[in-house]
Amino acid sequence: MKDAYHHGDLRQALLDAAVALIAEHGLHGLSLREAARIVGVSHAAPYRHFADKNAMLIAIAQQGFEWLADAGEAAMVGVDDPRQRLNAYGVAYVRFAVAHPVHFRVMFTEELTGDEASARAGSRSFQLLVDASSAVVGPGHDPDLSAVAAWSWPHGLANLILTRRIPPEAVDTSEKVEALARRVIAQLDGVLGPTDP
Amino acid sequence: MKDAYHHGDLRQALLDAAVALIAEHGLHGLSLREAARIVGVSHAAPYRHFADKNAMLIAIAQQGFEWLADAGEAAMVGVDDPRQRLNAYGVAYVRFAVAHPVHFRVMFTEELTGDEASARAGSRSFQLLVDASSAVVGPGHDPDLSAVAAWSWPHGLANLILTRRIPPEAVDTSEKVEALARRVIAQLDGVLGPTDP
DNA sequence: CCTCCAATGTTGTCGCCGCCAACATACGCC
DNA sequence: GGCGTATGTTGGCGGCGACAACATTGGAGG
Repeated sequence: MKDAYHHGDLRQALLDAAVALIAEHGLHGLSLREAARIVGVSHAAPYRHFADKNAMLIAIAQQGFEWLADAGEAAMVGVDDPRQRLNAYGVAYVRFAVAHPVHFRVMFTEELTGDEASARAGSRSFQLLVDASSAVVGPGHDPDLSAVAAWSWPHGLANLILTRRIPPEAVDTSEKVEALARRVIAQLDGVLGPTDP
Repeated sequence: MKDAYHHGDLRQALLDAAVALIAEHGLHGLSLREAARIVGVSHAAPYRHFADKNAMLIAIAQQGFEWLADAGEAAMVGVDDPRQRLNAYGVAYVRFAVAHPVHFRVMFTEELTGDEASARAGSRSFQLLVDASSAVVGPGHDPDLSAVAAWSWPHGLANLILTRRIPPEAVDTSEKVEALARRVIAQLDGVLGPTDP
């Protein structure tokens, strides 16, 4: 019996329970004790796997950053045109946020930005973005600046969706999300004008 | 003596203390009891002014949305070209977020989106955005879609700055923030291409 | 096969918090 | 000038994060 005393994979079970709790009650609705209760262990058991509540959130964020980088890579395979690659990354970014709203929110939670482990977790997905945007603007341009620009719109769109500033019924399937993201790209291309009138 | 028993403006004093606490310790670091302690009243006094902790956050968000709309309006006065007006709104949006990071974060906190009072508070600033973007794309286009596109990039940029994904020293003055926002606009205009290669 | 130890889980506790109820005080209207 | 209501206080309940001390287990080395 694996569940007699030792759980087997209590750490992951706690993470799953935590994600479910956040999905249902929001970030402040997460408590280590409740997660432990769901999993069926005592209220102090989580501390054998996480130093504190923040460490648990960081673990969720790390998982999320891995998935995000995976999704970004997958979205760009087979796409050759640099602009199309960058756009594909942006679309995948928004789709990831909608598919994993809890992870996305935790990844960009103020309280644990500045944490080194969390920052390192995001470096792979960030590098993907820098590479993709550099390929568009070409050498001679600040790669970080172009990356920031290419990051801003999907990050904003994702946050607007998750905070329900976009009507939920407009993004209730991944096809709708992708279509919305692509229309935003088209709008941004047309709406923003030259900086001189 | 105004401070003998009745405070005078305890509500606003509590809001100020709450903003200071969030600025220092993050959202989860806010407690009504600590805010009451700072102001010098008992731990239950806040409940005479706010039904619960969420109501206090909503009050902060409402204040923020008012300021944001004011800033957006102010940024557009005297600007005639529709594209320039829309860009000015976007720049003002980012500047507001940097100037009032706590308010901005609370305004878009997941836990209280869906709250009707909070949603209504944001309607004025949202309407400004819809009007400004509609004027750019002209009639015949979906005004909400163009607004979403115009909202995405400043919202994303603001969030990236506040979560320190942009190096803080790159945005430590309002001039730098404005310059960054305008360069992002220029990048978006140039980097995003036609959807067909 | 056995022993022992490090990893894992439990019980108990402390202080803080959100929230409520019961009580106290003070301001303003008649 | 008295009184009612708004405002503030004290006390208390249950839940939480975190730590300490103790209990159980499984596996590595003999």
